[in-house]
Amino acid sequence: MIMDKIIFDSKYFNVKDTLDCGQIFRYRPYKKGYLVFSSDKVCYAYNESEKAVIISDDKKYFYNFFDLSEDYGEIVNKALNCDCEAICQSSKLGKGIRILNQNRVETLFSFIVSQNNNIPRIKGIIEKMCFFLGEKKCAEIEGEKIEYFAFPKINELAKKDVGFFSSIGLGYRASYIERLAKDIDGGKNIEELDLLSTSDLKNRLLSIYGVGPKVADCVLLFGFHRTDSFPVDTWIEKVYHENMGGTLTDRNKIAKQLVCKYGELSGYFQQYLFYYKRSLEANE
DNA sequence: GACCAGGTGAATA
DNA sequence: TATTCACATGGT
Repeated sequence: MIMDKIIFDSKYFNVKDTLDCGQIFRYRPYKKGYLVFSSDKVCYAYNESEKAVIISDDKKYFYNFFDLSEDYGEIVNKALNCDCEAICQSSKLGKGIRILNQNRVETLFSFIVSQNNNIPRIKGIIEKMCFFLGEKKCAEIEGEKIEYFAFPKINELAKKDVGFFSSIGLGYRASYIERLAKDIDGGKNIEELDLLSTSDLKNRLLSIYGVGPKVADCVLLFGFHRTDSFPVDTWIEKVYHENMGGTLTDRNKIAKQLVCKYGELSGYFQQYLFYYKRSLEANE
């Protein structure tokens, strides 16, 4: 196994902030940074002296995963010059955040798990799914052996019933997961949805049992990289009312209003705001 | 013990 | 169409 290293300027790439802003649930602290798991792959990522470093055996995959071809300096600039003070402030704090390009099927399962749930618990549940149903893998990073579990293949998920999913803590979401695993036929039909426009794609996602507007928006943004999506959860609702002077109460309408205003920048601004509001609360 | 967490489906008016 | 409620679980 050949390990490759990506070295990237850290001005607009902070590994910790990118991982901690709630778009991904499979990562853990390791040495100078983090081990990050996606699909059946792993990388070791950290920041050190003005650089971000990513070590993996699939350079191409993680180059795309961390969205390294995108110019985040330009995006942050647009946030700094935007009419909304909260977006401006939050982009200063979160300028190192990047929107990941994650595996679509994994993102779909993960965000169904996420509904009405908190991040530590979401992480735990997904970890159990991988531990019980995922393939055991091994990698060697800087001479050290790393053992981990891949995200389960759909046919492995499809073998399990609602009782199993309940037993790993999914609660009432167990039946959503059971049905999705049995319905999507290996997951290929999910990948193919990328051909659709954002609005058609959203409607297809909404037709899945257990997927509502918020989960659909997260899958659009984190799985399909549709940055003209603005997921509105409890945190965004809070920041919208408390820091942006928003007056709407219906989450769907809030999302529509913000996408209408910020277009292709919506997803980035949403991540800055989510991270900002959560860190404000943590420091109070 | 109430309230909350990256909400959704179903019933009701 | 818009509101309201139940839903599992674990943390504060």
